[in-house]
This record gives sequence, structure tokens and C-alpha cells, in this order.
Amino acid sequence: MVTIKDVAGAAGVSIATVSRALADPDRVAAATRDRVLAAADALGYTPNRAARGLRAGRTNAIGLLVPDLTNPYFAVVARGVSQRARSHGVAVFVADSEEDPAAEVDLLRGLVGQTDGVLLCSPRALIRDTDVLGAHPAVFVNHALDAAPSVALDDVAGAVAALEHLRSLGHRSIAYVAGPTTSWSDARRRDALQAVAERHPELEIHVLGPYPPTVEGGSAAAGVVIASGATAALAFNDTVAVGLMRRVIALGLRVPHDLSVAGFDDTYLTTLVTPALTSVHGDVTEVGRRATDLLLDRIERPDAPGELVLLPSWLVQRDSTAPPLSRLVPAPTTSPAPAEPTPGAP
Amino acid sequence: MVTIKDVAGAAGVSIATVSRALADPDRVAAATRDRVLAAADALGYTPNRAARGLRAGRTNAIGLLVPDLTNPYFAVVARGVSQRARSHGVAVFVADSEEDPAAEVDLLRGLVGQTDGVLLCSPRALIRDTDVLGAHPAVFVNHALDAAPSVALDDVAGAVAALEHLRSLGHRSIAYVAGPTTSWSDARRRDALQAVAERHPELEIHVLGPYPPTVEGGSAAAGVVIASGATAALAFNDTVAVGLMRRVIALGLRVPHDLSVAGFDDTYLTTLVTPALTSVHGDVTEVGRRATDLLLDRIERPDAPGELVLLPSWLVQRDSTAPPLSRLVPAPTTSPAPAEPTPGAP
DNA sequence: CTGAAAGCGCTAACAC
DNA sequence: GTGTTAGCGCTTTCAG
Repeated sequence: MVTIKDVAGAAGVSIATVSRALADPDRVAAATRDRVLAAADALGYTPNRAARGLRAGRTNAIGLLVPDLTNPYFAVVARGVSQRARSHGVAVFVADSEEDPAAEVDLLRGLVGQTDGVLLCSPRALIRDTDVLGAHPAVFVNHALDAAPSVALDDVAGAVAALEHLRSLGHRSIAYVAGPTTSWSDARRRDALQAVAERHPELEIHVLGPYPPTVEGGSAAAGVVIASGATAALAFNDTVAVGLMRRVIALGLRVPHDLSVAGFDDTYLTTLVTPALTSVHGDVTEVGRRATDLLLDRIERPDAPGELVLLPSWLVQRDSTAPPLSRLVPAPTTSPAPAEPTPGAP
Repeated sequence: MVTIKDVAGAAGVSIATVSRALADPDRVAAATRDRVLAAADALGYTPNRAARGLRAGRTNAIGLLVPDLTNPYFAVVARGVSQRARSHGVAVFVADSEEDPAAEVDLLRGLVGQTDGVLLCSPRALIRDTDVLGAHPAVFVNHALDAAPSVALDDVAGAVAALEHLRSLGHRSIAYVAGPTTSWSDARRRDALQAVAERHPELEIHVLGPYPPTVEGGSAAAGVVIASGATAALAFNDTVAVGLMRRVIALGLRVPHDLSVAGFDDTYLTTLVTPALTSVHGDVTEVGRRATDLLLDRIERPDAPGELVLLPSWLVQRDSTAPPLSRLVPAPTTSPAPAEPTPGAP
């Protein structure tokens, strides 16, 4: 390993001068600076971040904790985080709890010790436990906690839009396939659905679950959704929606004719499946970027007030939602008038 | 931050004793050890990894470089890496190059400086450049380079199996939708297909591409595949296969009747799409785990000889492959002994 | 069995 | 403008 000493020796200066030449080139004479930089370059010198961090009380790294890296949603968040972190010169530790709350706490504990701050994405464990987080800078994604900074998609608006969409199609009995009990987003959505239902007494909302936020979770919910008598289902996320849809189809029903299905997150899965999935869209990469910004800011100014940043979300209508079978005339839709799909034979 | 000094103070011992009590409990008196551990626990002490690493000349972290974290394949590799790394107490830096070779080199450079070793997954850049890697321990995934240790799925076997499967179904004109030019796996597969084609003179293989290893890449290939006259297509990976399939269907053709489609990697996408995708399966989580093992070993013993670990892969038949339209009688599928199919119309 | 002390690579006072 | 030096938190001789 080539250290600052080697460079100093090669350039014939002291290590302090090397350090300065690299950190603040204006504070050394031009000739010296050039000599130092040339030497550093020739030797392929890279400052040891651990040593630098030790001195500065910084690690120049942040941690990202997600419940499931194979879920496209979190992969995209991670991408946003990587982008922003890279442009700020900080590295990203990624930890995948695989939906296990206990593992989440363990991983968080590890992350805290070796990062300047942590990004907690859709935490499944109850993180009230300040013992593990302490005063460590943290930003939550899809989870608001006390005065901690948070970033989330405004899924309340999305949930309302989805429900209104289904209502306008003529659905009156709608199932919500809930995600993990500890999910903040899930709770928010349930409240939002409740509020809409109160505004429209003719609507009947069946909250079903909780189910695991996976394809399997969606499949598992199919029977219960059908038994509920709902003509449309809104699922916790796209992954669940896809699992639900596939199982419903496997059971011999048709989507959207027998059951309309909509998801959340608008991941790229939506356009891969048949029928294409109606979903609540948001800019997920941006969620990752904003969360990173907030975290880096928090690291600089630990006493800054926490805020909840809500990014817009809206519904993207595709082929998995349509009027219920009983209605022959489609309800009036405002602008993007979708052509009424003629129910063809299979 | 609670340091070793705090613990030493609380336990009424020196910092050296604390260090020993934690690292090698047998070397301190039982009573002292208990007192130290109790104090450490009470204070919530976690050793600072940067400091520890500085002393040991180690960072206790490894780097993982992938071309696309949103591809389920790499997400699963990352999961395997996380699992194994966690059980060895090393942290994982994840870097996503977003399929950009230049970014890849940059990210690699950054990773080298702050890790004990690097896992290079399906590198798109030419890494011969030892300037950037130097003597840094590295393990390749899906890429063999000189004497470096490597882990890959035996996709040659998989490619052969896929091609034989299509041949036994009666296909004679088969397209291969190639991935990135610099992909090692892609080159291996092309060679394997070539070898099979030479064994079976009646087979015509159209190598098409390169195309980006994404859904869009697959869609873009659809026209060319159809124009090639092939009755079956093998795609670089599932993502490409899915893009191809959807576009082909959107163009009004039927899969598998007008075109059979098969992919590689057997990601969870295969069972989400309609028809379910035939794909070459391998244990991808295990790839990540084995690669991590190899890397940790390499870090311990830098002079150990490199080896290429090939994990088995095999074909999983689903609904996206079937005899070509021209054949009315399906070829026998049970025994792997394909009866010579009656030649169909071109 | 335990403490004192050196030193990992680096930065930031503080001299000169 | 540049060198000297202390010390970040930790492990590891070396004494006792």
C-alpha cells in the first residue's frame, strides 16, 4: 500500500505538504504542488479513507437498509441513492434484511458503527428503539418517525386516485390487500381508503391481510379476495398485485373482467405482465436521491429540524382495471378515455 | 460515540484489557472479563471498524460492482454476497454502474481504495487494465480473467440444453439475441451454440445483436428476430427474453406458436409473464455466496492460485417454447432421446 | 494476568 | 510556505 509518506519521500517534502497539496492546492507553492501531484500520480497514491475518516471523525460512507433488494422498488431506490452518493464522494453500504425485522435491527447496529448516517427504507422493525440508532444521523424512506427527516411518495394521493378510479369505473366493493403490519405506508393507505369510503357511502372496502409483500403474498391472498365478493382489488405493491393477478387467472377468472387489480409503485413489472397492471406511480429514483440529500445535510447539520418530504404520486391506468362485469356501459372517464375493451373469448 | 476508553473507564481497567476481553476472552481473568463485557454492553459499545482496520491494515469491507442492480439476477447475486459477508462480519459496498463501462472503471477505482477486495460482476469494461485493480484481491463473477478466481454458472451446459430442447421440438432455424459485446458469458454461449450447430448440420443459428441486456433491448430485437425467419429465439437473459416476447406479441404474433422464446438466468420474471418463460436455471444466490467465499479466501491468502468455479445450470421448460407451427405432432418430450423429427416446411 | 506505549495513515494546529 | 507534532480508536508487543 502506498501511503502519504511514500509520496512525501518521492517529492522530497513533508507529509503535511502532501496532505495540503491534495486537499487545498492553493495553500502550497505552485512548484511544490506540481512535484507532489506528479509523485502521487506516479506512485498511484490514493488516500486511505479509513485513516482520513478516523482523524475527521467521519467515515465518508452511508448505510442503506432495505427489506428486499430483489423488489424492483428498492433496487430503484438504491440506484437513486448510489447516484447521489457517488456525486458527493461518499460510499454506500447496502444491507438487505430479507424482510426479517430481527435481521434488520442487527444490520442497523452494524451500519451505525461504520457510517456517518443511515437511510432506513420501509423499516419493518419498530425503530423507536433509540438504543440502536442513538444520535446517529438517519433518514427514513416511506416511514415518518418523530422529528426524523423522511422521504416518501404521497401515496395517500395515489391511494385516493386509485380508489376514485375504481369507483368511477363502477366498482362498489373493493378489496385492499394489505402489506406488513408495521409498514407506515400501509397504515397511511388504509386511512386514506377509509376516508374516501366515508365520503362515498356506497363504497364497501374490505381490508384483507396482512400478507407478505411478495409475489407469494399476492397469490396467497387470491382466495380471500375472491371470497370477499369484491370486484376490484388494490394491492400493497406491484409485486403483490402481480401474484394476486396470476393466481386469480390460474383459478379460471379473468382480469380485469371478473376482478380488476391495481398495485402501487409502478415498477417495471407492470408492463411485463398480461394484462398490464394499473399502478400508482412515483419517481422512485428521485426518492432515493432526495433521501440521500437529506441525509448528507443531516450529517452536516445534526440539529436541523426533521421534515417529511412528500413526492407526488399519481395513477397510471393500464389494462388490469375495467368496469365490473355487471356494468355494460363504462362510467364516464375524464380525459384519457380508454377504449372499452371488448371481452373476447380466451 | 462510545470508545474503548469509555468502557475501560467504566470497568476500571486499561484499554488493552478491554481490547483483549473482546477479542480473546480467554486471555483475561473471568471476573475482569465479566466486568468489561458488562460495561461494554451497558454503554452500547461497538468497536470502530475504521480504527480497527487502520491498525490491522484491513477495512473489513468488500466491494460489489454490478452493471444493473434493478436486474433481478444481480439483485439475487447481491443477496448471496450480503448473506455470506454478514456471517463473516464484513460489510459490503455496492456500486451500480448502470451498464456504463466508464462509470464501472470509476467506481472500481473508488472501491479499491476502501475495501479489502472486490467482486466484479459481469464487468462490461475491459478490466485487463491492472493499473486500476493492481494487486487488489478480486474475484470475477461471470467473467474469467487470467489467473483471477472466478465464479460462473455453467451456461455452456445451459445453452446446449436449451438448443437441444428447441431442436428436439423440431426447430431448425434458431435466433440467439446477443448481449453486450464485452460480456464473457455471451461469448461462451455463442461458442457453445456454434459447437452444437456443427454437430447438427440441419440447424441454422442466427446470432443477432448485440442488444442492451434490458427489456428495451429485447423489444428492439423483435423485428430482426422475426425477419430472420427463425422459429425460436434464445435471448441473452430473461429480461431481454421478456422484452422480446412482449414486443412479438404486440406485433400480433403468438408465443410459442409463431415464435418460441427462451431466456437465461431463470429469474422470478419467468413465471410472472404470459406465457411463462422457458429459461436456463442456476442457483444465483449460491453464485454470490461462493464468490464471496473465494474473495475472503483470496484476501487471507493473496497468492492462492485462481480457479474458475462453475456451478451447474440446466433448462427449465415452461410455456414459451413449443414445436413450430408447421409441426402438427409434438415431438416426444419425456425421454431426452429426441426422435428425429419429420422435417417440416421451411 | 494486566498496564504502558508504540504506531497504523492521515489531518490540523502550531511553529518556524 | 513548509515542517513538526499530536492524536483520532484500536491492536499488539513488551514489561511488569
